Amino acid sequence: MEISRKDYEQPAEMLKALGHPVRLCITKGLISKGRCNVSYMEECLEVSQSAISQHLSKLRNAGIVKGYRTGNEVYYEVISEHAKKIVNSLFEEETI
Amino acid sequence: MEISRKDYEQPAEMLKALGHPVRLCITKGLISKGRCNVSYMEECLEVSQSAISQHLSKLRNAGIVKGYRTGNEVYYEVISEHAKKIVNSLFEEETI
DNA sequence: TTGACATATTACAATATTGTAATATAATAA
DNA sequence: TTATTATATTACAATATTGTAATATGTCAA
Repeated sequence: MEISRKDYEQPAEMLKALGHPVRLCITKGLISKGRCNVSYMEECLEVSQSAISQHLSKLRNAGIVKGYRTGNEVYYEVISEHAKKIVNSLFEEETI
Repeated sequence: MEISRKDYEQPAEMLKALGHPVRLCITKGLISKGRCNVSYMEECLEVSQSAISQHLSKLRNAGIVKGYRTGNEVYYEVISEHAKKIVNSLFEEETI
């Protein structure tokens, strides 16, 4: 099967979405903890509410995370297996 | 070992470098073929010489590729194991 | 030397991304 | 209802990325 130019656009978009320290941190955190609400991310990362929300929006658009509302909080989790693999491989412990 | 905010900057930079269709394509091509010179990439991707060269510069700065001059050609290859893992995991055949 | 080829760099305009501040929406409590 | 808390969206200025065109550098052959 030939890979065409367009086949690189989706994967590139995912990498681009992960390619920001705050979004990578959010994603890694969600992978470790399973799920997490927005206020927690705010405190944890010391980034403004609006900024966090906009980063989450990019992660959502790239198909990396999904949010579930519970009461007046929204819990996010990582839904992309590719993203999980990528992030895990970047932060794997170096087992000698 | 605590992971601090700064620990996300380097990995994020690598992902960002890979997060462009042309650079992802170059990187995947180099992984498949082992090595390749710039003119070949130009023809293959139908992207201008200058653009290819600037993309290669970003990949170099991110520590993803390295170039070796041979005569008047420069051959590139992927030197980052992380990048190899990431790209391979994105394009793995779905073995059912 | 000069010319041709391969690659890199620079300059710059167009576009995209980022963060902050302000505002909007949604759910709940009083 | 109104107030409060949690999250999302919008507007906008600052900055970064992109591609094209032009120029520079490096290597080889004549």
